[in-house]
Amino acid sequence: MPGDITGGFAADDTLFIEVVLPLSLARNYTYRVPAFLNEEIVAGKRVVVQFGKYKMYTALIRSVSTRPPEHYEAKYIIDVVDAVPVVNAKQFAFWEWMVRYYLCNEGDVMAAALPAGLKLASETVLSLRRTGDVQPPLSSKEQLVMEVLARQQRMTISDVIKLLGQKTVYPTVNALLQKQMIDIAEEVSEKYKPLTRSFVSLDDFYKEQENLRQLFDLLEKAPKQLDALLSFMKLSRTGSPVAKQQLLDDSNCGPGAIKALADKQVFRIYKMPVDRLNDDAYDLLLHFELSDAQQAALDEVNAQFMEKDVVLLHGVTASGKTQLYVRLMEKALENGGQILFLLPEIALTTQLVERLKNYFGEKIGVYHSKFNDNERVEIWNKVANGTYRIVLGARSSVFLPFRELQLIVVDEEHESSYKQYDPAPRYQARDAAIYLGYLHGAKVVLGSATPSLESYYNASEGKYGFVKLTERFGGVPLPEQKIISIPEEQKRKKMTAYFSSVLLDDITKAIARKEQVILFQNRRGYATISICATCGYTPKCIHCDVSLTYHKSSGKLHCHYCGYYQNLLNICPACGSVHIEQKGFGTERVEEELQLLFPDLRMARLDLDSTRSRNSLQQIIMDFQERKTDILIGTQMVAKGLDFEGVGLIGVINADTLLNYPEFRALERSYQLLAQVAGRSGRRDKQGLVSIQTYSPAHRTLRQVIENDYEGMYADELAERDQFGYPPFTRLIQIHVRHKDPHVLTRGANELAARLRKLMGPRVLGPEQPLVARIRSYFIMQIMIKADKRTSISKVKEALKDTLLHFHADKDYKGILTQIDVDPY
DNA sequence: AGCACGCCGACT
DNA sequence: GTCGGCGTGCTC
Repeated sequence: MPGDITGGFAADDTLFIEVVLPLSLARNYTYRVPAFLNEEIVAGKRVVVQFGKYKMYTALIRSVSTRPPEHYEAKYIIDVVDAVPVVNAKQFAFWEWMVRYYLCNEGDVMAAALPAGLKLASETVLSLRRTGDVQPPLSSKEQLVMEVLARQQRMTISDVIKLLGQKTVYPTVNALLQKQMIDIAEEVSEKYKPLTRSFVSLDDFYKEQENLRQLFDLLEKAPKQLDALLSFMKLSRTGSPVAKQQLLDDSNCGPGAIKALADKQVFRIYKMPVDRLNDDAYDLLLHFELSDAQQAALDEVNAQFMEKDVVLLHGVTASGKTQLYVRLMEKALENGGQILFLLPEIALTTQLVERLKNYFGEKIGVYHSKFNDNERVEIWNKVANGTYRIVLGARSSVFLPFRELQLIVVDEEHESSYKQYDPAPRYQARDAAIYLGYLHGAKVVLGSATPSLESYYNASEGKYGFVKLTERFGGVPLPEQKIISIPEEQKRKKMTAYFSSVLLDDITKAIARKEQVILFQNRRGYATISICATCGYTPKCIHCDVSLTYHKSSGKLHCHYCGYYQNLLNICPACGSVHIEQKGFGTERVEEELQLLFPDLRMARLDLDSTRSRNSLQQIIMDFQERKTDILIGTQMVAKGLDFEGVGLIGVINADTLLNYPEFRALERSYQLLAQVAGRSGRRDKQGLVSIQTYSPAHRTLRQVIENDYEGMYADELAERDQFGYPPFTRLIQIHVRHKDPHVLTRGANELAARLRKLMGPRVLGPEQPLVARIRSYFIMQIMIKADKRTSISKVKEALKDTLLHFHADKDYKGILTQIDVDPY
């Protein structure tokens, strides 16, 4: 295995290293090591290499050999960045698995795995060359660049692109280079910069009691300085270094007093790197006893771990799975292992994280996409050096440099956000975590109130252990759930906008009881589409095959796929009519209509649009928690991992958009989502209420939701999957085929499908048009491979890789782009 | 990814 | 004619 093995080579050997570049390249590249760097070469360290004509990248040493490449001259590496490897052998093994399983490149994995702060790329920097010679004639663009350069000394290529407002700037830059007006250089800079703060310490001289006493006498006439000294003495008693800022906050002295003491050689001021991460001291606050049911479940999990590496914990909402996790984590900690606790992205900003942080103190680190680059590097380092024994993280935390994982918890394992769709590696973090657990010899718990069909199936087949926790912790009653028939209400003329009289009544009562309300609407934006009442025209995105959505906050029509937006139409461009209507509705519209009905209530929205920034999500949640908001209107996000004490009613505005989604998992997802939403209501002593509005009140899945009949849903769905050949009875591999010209695309996709069919027969389906047939000016078709249990999936993958290789080499189909998505759900 | 090379349309 | 646009291929 490649890894931490140094040596094995003679000192005067010429070393060649295979490196991974953080780019989507089909293979790794070989570089040559200058002899003076030989001793520093270890797999997993970063090196700086030139790749292509100018560009420098950080590459990772993958393996070392003494054999020169046969068909080309290897370039020399420029430098070795690290003193110790940043990627360990287990990580490389994990990457290799990802490459094999998800049919991606190692560079894709590297790009996803390393925090941006550890991936350096060079920038081409232009600078003036001072020659003083006669100026050669310059084009207007060249002049423009020279003028700016004269003013600000240096420019990067992207500065030039911005300045000239065009993409092709190399001709201009090269011309200036030729005319000897400028120099260019590639600059690689370490992006990660430790944060430093000033600290204060006492000079050794005053560590003698006698000297110190004299000092106090001496400062009699300088009360500010005396104050500073006294504060310092007090702060330093804790034994930790005293920050200058801390001293300023704690005493009444100004910076002048500290400087005066420093000048007198009493204080020493020094800079030291500090943590960016929240380093407040945590108390061990959370002490708890497990209920009998929890204790029994815990014992059962431990018993199952004797035989199985993976256990599915099916615990109804509010059954206290978290306490079970905590016990399991404590045990793993005692054994000296590390723990990975995976959560869906959204759940990471909530109370669970705070509670665990309180409980485990500074052994715990949190990792998700809203941390900045520097913070992520610090977490990476703390996982590598073992400071963090527990990591609470979103899907990308499977890439952290764990040394000895002993336990992996995948909470809410059914969550679709564990799947990364774009870009490659298109991986399922839950599945990847299971392999990661295998590599480390760690145990894996999958927890959910509504397990994914696959996991439940694996458990029932005996592949995973299975433990069920049916009792709600503390005897919290299940909410009352009811279905409201929209057609029925319409018949009786009892619908006001999107709200039935029943739901409005429920809201009024809940508010009267001083409870809060959550309304769930599975769509963001204000109105789904604008439609011309005269001719039926709807404005569409110019790059994608979708209707634009009106967003009230911006007052514009937006495309959810590419971000394109345009002004609202007043006049129909097709027929000139001014009768433009807004059809369909989203969270914004629900909020507005509801505000009209309840002008006194305070409302907030929780969706992707209202939570783009790092803190807004937390702010909205906090406000709701502190009851500054009465009604929270949200998309899927409200269903996930949020616990609110005060919520008495959860309303689902329209369940049909979920049920009718054209995908084989629609009903499973609907059940999970609605059950999860219901779980948000009624904590502690109160029974909550869930009201679901729908056009199809007799739908079997809705029945199953209100009867809490997970097993019934499982049985029905499993039968359908069996009948139509879907997972878990088959494995799916989806191939996305893209081209700007729809005809070229159709021809190419048909040919590719035909070639695959020649190898795999009827397992190959399509090509067909996806729901959205064009995104970002590219037309899309997809081909699906459905491999049943008897088919060797690795052979299918081999054949697929091979076929694609030949297909792309074929001149007739050049320019056609393909993507592979293994387990695309 | 990002850069060079080569082919094609629009403007001096 | 040439400049600048874009498509295609290669990078150890």
